[in-house]
Amino acid sequence: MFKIGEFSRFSQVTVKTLRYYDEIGLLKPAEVDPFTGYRYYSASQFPRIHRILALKDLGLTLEQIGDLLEGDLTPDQIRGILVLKQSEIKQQVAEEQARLARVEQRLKQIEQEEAMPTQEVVIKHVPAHTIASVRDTVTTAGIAQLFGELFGYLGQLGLGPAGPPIGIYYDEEFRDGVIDAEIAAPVVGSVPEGGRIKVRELPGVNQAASIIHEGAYEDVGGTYSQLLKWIDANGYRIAGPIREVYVQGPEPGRDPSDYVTEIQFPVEQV
Amino acid sequence: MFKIGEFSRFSQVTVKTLRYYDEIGLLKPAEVDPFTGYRYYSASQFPRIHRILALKDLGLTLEQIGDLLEGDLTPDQIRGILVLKQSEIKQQVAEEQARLARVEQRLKQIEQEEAMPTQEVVIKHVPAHTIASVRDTVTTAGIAQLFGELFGYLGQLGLGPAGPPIGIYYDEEFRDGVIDAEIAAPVVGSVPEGGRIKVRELPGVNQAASIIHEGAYEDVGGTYSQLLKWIDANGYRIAGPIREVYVQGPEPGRDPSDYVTEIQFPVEQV
DNA sequence: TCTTGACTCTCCCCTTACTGGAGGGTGTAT
DNA sequence: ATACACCCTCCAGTAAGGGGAGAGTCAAGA
Repeated sequence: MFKIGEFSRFSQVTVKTLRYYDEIGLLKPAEVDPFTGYRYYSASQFPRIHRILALKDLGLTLEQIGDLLEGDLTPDQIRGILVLKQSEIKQQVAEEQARLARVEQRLKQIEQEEAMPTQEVVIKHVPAHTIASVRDTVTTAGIAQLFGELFGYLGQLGLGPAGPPIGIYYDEEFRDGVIDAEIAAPVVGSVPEGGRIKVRELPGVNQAASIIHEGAYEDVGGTYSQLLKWIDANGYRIAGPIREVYVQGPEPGRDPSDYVTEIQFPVEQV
Repeated sequence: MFKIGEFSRFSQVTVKTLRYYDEIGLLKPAEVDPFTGYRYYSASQFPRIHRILALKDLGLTLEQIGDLLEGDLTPDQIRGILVLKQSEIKQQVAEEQARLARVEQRLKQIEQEEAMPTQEVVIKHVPAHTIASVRDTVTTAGIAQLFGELFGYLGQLGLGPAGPPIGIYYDEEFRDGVIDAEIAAPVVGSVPEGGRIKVRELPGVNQAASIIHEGAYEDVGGTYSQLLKWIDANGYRIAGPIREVYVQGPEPGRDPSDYVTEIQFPVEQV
């Protein structure tokens, strides 16, 4: 019989941990003195703590280890746990490697620019929305008119938007002057269509590389190029029309430097 | 101004998380209604939550993100954090890959044997000990005599061992019949040497592949081969003399099937 | 004006696998 | 008798929130 300290030394497990394993029922001491509460372990418990360590090394949780050691599991269930764990680890590795790439890219960026950029790229999931929208091929100035058309229509119906307006830009290449643009507003419930205004489900995007642009639209170029550089450096590829979310757009009395726009590029891994 | 739900939808961060960030001071709402406690966020806080997400993606802790966003850090400190994080991730990846190899090896083993083996291999660190020991080249039967010699000597001095006895086996190849063996007992304090009994520091082992053998010594072969297979399959190489720790060894009235022996192979990564 | 339903608030407990510490009891050697 | 190492239980805390209870608030329709 070993006192907890000895058993701890031989098994290379801290006393605290042994007490914890006792508490959760993973490894109960062979004997407990009913008067002093002292725990006494037997040498025959040595293999068990050893197995616990080995299974922990595989990344199993203590609960899984407990089940496994109790023999409650068929070999097929054990295989199942391990296969699951295997895919978990693979995913983990892939994730960490992507993270590593991002960190390295960031370091390179710092070296080049001697500072942290103020805007950051995030991969996010964009959920689907019901939108009312108008689409046309217009000049840059025409965009404002599309806005007017859309909000005029919604205003007539007495509807406010259920979220910030969204611009969707379908051009693969920028042609001089004209843009294939769709201006949309999220709506709730059933809204009638009318004239050039269509109502439809805007599909979600699984992976969108997203960056925030602060300030007037004229300065959007730098933000775009930052996003494009990031997409390139992190091994993504553009996979759909670009969206802009006008979180805070033009309104009477608002300074353009206060505008907030989110730029979203649907992407996929190369 | 957005209520927390709207801000949550636009930023893709749960309400719970936003409240938590408020609590820890990472992102305080632009305004809080003093009567109702309602949080109101402004569009200009959008970039900040976006940056938080981006930095979280790099694996930074919320505390580091907070420091970073407060501008409390010089560019050099930021670089430091990132470099540190980089090496952390690299280590992580390496660890996970080793774990993956272990899981895969385990799966292969299950496929071959249709069952979980009852003994498991663990890589552990073995700390240094002060030992009294006797070393000689003997036959298998001579081992018992070395035990007798060592414990006879310690008994004379009125000393009990400070832990289970250890056997150290120096042969690289097994030669027929004779073994270069050292039998040792951990001791505390200063113990005099005498006759063939030496007292010295047994160095620790950084990485020892360890397995538990239960039962009589005659059956130790299978356990040895399991350990050797594991070492091979997991990309290690033997790097020193083998040790056996007699956690529970022969004693009057004890059945050999109750013996517990830990076998330790010092190893290094290939 | 009232009601309904959606939204928000705070507060508390839960998660994993432990670690640290306070306060108090036990065992053994001198 | 006393020192000292060892052991006990209980409480609090970790990172980053999630779940839910119970109560208050907001906006729209009747």
